[in-house]
Amino acid sequence: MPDDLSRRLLDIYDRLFATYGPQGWWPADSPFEVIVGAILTQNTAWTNVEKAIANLRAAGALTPAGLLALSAEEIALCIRPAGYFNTKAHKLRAVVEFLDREHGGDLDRLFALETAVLRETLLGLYGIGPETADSILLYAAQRPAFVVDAYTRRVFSRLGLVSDTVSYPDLQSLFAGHLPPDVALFKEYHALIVRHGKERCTKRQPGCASCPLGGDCAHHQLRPGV
DNA sequence: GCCCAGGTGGGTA
DNA sequence: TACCCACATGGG
Repeated sequence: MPDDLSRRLLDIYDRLFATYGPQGWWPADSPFEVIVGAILTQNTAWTNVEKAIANLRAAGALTPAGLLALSAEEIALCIRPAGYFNTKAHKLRAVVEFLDREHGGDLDRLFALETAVLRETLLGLYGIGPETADSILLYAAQRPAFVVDAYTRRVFSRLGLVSDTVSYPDLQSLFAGHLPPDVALFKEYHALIVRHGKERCTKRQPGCASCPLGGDCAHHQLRPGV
């Protein structure tokens, strides 16, 4: 029998899904491309990441071997549109060098690790923090890891379910501890939170009747100047 | 011109 | 542990 919080979380999910529909995450052609995209999208708009990925694709660098063949400088040139290009080029190098060194460049071998071990392994790599690790676990390795991001913190703190300074593990536990560990559910829920978080309110508070999660517009962004 | 975007790592108190 | 900052492009 689900507790109150479980019912609340599922109700929020249902409302978001009814409003926005399936989001089709993660937009990528392969698990390796998910990893690349997860690093490139750090604090960066996805539209910019798409341009960088297109450049990497044209350079044949969307496979471990293809990316490993490029220097950090060459990678940086490809991913320039995604911002932080020098930093991210080294992050990508760190991942493929590790994959080559420890698993012969075979992602399936890395993904053969048990989930908790795989998460710690990913977190040990330069450039992979909790959100990126969980994105890889969920969308590339098909593990039930709930992904927490800035939108999740803002939406759920404004709904009054957590503090706006809640830690990553605490916020993740809110979901992991009160939802069935279902990969498809976790994928869609995170994508829907991002979709909703991007929504701009077109009305003054209070009185946002179009919002699926309540009427005060307090949980998503307010359009500047409104 | 200003703010923000699907964070992370390193330095300092 | 808890801040603070650098990292950088592109769209609204």
